[in-house]
Amino acid sequence: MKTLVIVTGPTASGKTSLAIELAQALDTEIVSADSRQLFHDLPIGTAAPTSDQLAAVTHHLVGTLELTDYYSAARFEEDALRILSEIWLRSDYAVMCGGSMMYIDAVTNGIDQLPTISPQIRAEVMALYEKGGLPALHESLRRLDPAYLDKADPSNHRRLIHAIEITLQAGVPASTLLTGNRKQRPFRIIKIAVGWERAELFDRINRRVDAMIAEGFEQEARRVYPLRHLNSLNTVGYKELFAMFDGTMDRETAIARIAKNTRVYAKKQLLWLSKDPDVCILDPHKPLCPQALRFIKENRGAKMVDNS
RNA sequence: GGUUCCUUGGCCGAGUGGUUAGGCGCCGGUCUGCAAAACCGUUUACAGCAGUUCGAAUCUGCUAGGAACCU
Repeated sequence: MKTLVIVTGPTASGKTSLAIELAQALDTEIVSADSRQLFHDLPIGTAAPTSDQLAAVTHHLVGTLELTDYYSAARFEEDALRILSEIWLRSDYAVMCGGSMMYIDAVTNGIDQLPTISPQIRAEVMALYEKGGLPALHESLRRLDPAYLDKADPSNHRRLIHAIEITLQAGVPASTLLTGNRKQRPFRIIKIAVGWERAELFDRINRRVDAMIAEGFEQEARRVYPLRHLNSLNTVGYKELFAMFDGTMDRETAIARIAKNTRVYAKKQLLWLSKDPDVCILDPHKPLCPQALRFIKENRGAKMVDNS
């Protein structure tokens, strides 16, 4: 049976280099599971693998998209599974590396098949929301898919909008398509994360933000500034620098807020991890790769440690 | 020494007698198609003391700390 080794965890925890070591040790390739490193033009702000790192091990799904491209967890599932099957033609292992938890969930558990929304429907529902706000969405769902409305977070316009879009596109209530069923994968999955204590991780984040600035993050953001309204740039770091370019935030504040928002992001990732009982946690103060290899060898799907 | 003014929760900041301001941060959480997204929940203060009042962050007095001006 083939094995998928997933190196995940919060931002700045050292996933990239660990994944490379593992891929080299297992003589295989890396599939990135990072919703922003997917786009090229953003290497600094997304802490993408460096050119040296990319040269050391074959990486997939890094820098392959234009900022204007649409992408989603479902597409990731499809792309990743396809690439994995190719990697497994020549190796028993494949390494996946990234912190986009929903993407990883899509690969490990699958995601329901939903129709792709046409631009017309998308625009139509958006117009409904812009005109009528949340109440209009509620009313629409009450008519189209009351079961969804029943379970939904009534304040989360994004999800409400999407349910309406799906219903209109599919012609059946979204709630009948959102089964939540988990797919059984025909391969072994081992998830690994580095178990930094929160204070240590925050310290690493703060230092990395400074390093990004030193590497030219501002210039990188300046280059894509004209495209700032794209979803691909609705991203920690870029948002704050755009505000600085707009003149609504001074430089010092912008940098401090990048660090702050990165910490918030890391906390959300930590939350996902803490709810996943199958993640193997590595001791950050010992060599990581040997620990990971041991987990893989022992076929451990187990958990341990919590940083609460 | 004298006169006037100021003092709100981790921070900012409303509130001049009678429900919890609010924002930010912190902390916690939701999650099956934009997820580094979107959303939700907590966090209950009025410098201290003594009064007035049915009731005070809001009125009075004193104390402490701070600011401006005067001699």
